[in-house]
Amino acid sequence: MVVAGRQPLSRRRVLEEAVRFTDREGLEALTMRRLGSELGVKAMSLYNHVPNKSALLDGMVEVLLGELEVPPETHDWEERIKEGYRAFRRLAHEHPNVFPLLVNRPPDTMDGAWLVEELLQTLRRAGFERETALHAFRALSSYAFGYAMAEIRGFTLEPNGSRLGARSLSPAEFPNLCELAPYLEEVDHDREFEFGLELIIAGMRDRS
Amino acid sequence: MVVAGRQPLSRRRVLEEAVRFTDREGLEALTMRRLGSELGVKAMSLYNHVPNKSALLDGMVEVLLGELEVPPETHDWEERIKEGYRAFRRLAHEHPNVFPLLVNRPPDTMDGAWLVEELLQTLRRAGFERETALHAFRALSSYAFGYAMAEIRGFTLEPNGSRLGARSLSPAEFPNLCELAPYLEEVDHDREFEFGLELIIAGMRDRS
DNA sequence: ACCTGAACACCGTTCAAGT
DNA sequence: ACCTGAACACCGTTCAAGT
Repeated sequence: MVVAGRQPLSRRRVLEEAVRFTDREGLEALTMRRLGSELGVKAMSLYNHVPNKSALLDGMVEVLLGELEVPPETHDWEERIKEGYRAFRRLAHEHPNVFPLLVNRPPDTMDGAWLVEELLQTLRRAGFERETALHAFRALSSYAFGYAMAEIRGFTLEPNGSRLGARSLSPAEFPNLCELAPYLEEVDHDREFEFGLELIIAGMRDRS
Repeated sequence: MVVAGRQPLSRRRVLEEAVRFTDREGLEALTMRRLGSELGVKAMSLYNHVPNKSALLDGMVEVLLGELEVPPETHDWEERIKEGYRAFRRLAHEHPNVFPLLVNRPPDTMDGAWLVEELLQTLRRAGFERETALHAFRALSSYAFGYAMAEIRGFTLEPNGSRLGARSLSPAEFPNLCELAPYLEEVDHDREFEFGLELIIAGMRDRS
C-alpha cells in the first residue's frame, strides 16, 4: 500500500537519485533543493542522510565506482589489462555527467582499490618489477582517464568542432589541422581508444 | 601620478587578475564579487569587460594557453614531441588551480591550435600516416592531460594518501597496493611522466 | 564610456520546532 | 528518528541611475 516512489529515504537512495538526476540534467542542475524535490522532500531533509553537498558528491563517486565490472579472468595479461581499462571507460559512457566528478574528488573511499590491486597484480605476474608495474599502471590510468574525459568534454588542446567547421582555420597557418578537419567528426572512438591502449602496451612489451 | 594598482580596467586585466587570484585562493573562492573587490571595483563593473562568469572562465583558459612555450626546434622528432608535452604539463604546475578548467571548457578559441598543428606536423614528417598521426597525437594528449590532472588532484582510481597510510588497507586483500604504499609518497613525478611518454613513443617507434 | 546601489531569484546550511 | 519553516550569509545577474 505504499504510494509509488515514496519508499523511506536513505543514504543509498539519496545517492542513487543524485546520480540518476545528474545523468539526466547535468551537474550544474544538481542542487540540494532540486534533489530534495526530486525525492519528494525538502532540501533540509537530505542533511539527515548526508552531512553536506561535498559528501553527496563523494557518495556519487562511490556509486559510480561501484558499477565497475571487469569480465572474468583471461590468461593473457595484455588482454586482462585492456579489459580493466575498457570497463573504466565504460563508466564514462554510462554516466557522462557524473564521471567528471572523479577529477575533483579522487576517491576518499576504497571503491576503486580492488581494480588497482588487480591491475598491479596482473602486471607483476607478467614479470614487471614493482616500480615498473606502478609506473606502467599510472601511465595506462592517465591515458584512459584523459581519453574518457576528452570524449565527454572535448580534447583539451584541439579547438572545438564548431571552430573547426568555420573558416577561422586558415590552411596556410594550420595545414595539418585543416587536412584532418573533415575526418575529425567521424573518428571511431572505440577504435581510437584501443589504438592508444595498444600503443602503450606495445611499449611495455619491449621492456618485459 | 596614478595610485598604485589602479590602472583602468580592461578585459585583459580582469582575466589576469582572475588567474592570479585563483592560483592563490582556489577556484571555489573565485566569485564575481571577490574578483571585483580584488580589482578595487564592485562586481557589476566586471560586466563591462566580460559578458558573464562563464566567459570569464573561458578567458582564463585563454590566458593559461597563452603561456604555452615550447623550446625551439630540435632535429629529433621524439624529443620534439616530448618537449611539447612537457610544456603542456608545465602549465599544470604553474597554474594548478586554473589548469583543471581545461576539463570543463575545451578551448573555444584557437589558443592551443598552434601546438596541435606543430605536433601533428612533427609526426607527419616523422613518417606517420595522416590517421596514425592523429590517433598517436590523441593518445599522447590524453596521457599528458590525465597525468597532469592526477598530479594536481590525485590519481582517480587509487585511494588517497591518507587512506593508504591508515590500516584500512589490509595486506590480505591488497597485497600489491600494500607493498607499494610506503613507496608511493616518494615517487618522482618528473621521472614517472617521462616514463609514460617514453612508453607511448616506444610503441610508436615499432610502427614507423 | 564606465561605474554603482538596489533588487531579484537563486544557492548551501543551521536551528529550533514540529510529528 | 525523521521532516520542516524560517532565517542567514552568500551567489550571478539585471537595470535604472549616476559621473
